[in-house]
Amino acid sequence: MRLATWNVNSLSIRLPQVLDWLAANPVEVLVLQELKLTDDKFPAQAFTDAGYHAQWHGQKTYNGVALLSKSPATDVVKNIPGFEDDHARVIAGTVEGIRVIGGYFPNGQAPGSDKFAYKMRWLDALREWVRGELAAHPSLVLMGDYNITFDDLDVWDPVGLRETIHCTTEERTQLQALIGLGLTDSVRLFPQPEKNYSWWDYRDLAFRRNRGLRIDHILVSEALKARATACAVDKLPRKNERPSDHAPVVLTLA
DNA sequence: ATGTCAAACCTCGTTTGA
Repeated sequence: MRLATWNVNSLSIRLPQVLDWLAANPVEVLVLQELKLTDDKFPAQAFTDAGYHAQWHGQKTYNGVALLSKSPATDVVKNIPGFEDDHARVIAGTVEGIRVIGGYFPNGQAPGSDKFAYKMRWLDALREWVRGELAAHPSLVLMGDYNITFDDLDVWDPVGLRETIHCTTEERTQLQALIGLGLTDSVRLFPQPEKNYSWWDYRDLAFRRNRGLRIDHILVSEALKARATACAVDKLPRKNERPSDHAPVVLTLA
């Protein structure tokens, strides 16, 4: 089975591309980020017609996440339990025995900013919640737009971007703390192209020049790591007209 | 050196966030 994550940067704008992508890539699970729509505007019927069950957690203008699955999701959770948050950033559900957590991690704007402090608090809360989820669900995947690079391999200009947002030691320490729970970066389990990124700024012809970052990740528990047979970024949708700035990442399980 | 996109609204330009 295949599971995927994609930050669509407005589902209203990107719905046709998501439906086209699902038709070409009929993954069992797809989590979406940055829906940028309220719950009443979610295109549930379009996904039903495409053969997907949907769970969603949206808000006006910003953020918003969804969980699409061929089999229905159970035990659905929206946002991090016990963590007060104005933003719709997390959706979780159990699909075919796998605990699926989709997240749109805070951007953080700049080190030292209020938004950076919020990012750190949010990551603390996420980690403690995921720790419990892992204990309850050995087969678990945590995927989405993390807005954090693991290391310089994930950065097109590691010198120029040293200690800037997405690349700071503080953020990377948080990411390693998630790994420390017993999770593994699926992409790095398999050989990858050089300069393998998942996001490219809309400006400066960044995609054409491959000036990107790998900030969209699929982390798997030990039980799922044992089942993983492939994981890759699908750059094709980034070549669409009016693309999202992010490309999907797809994990294949035996 | 510069080069974008999407949404909201005191709405057809400007601001905010990414």
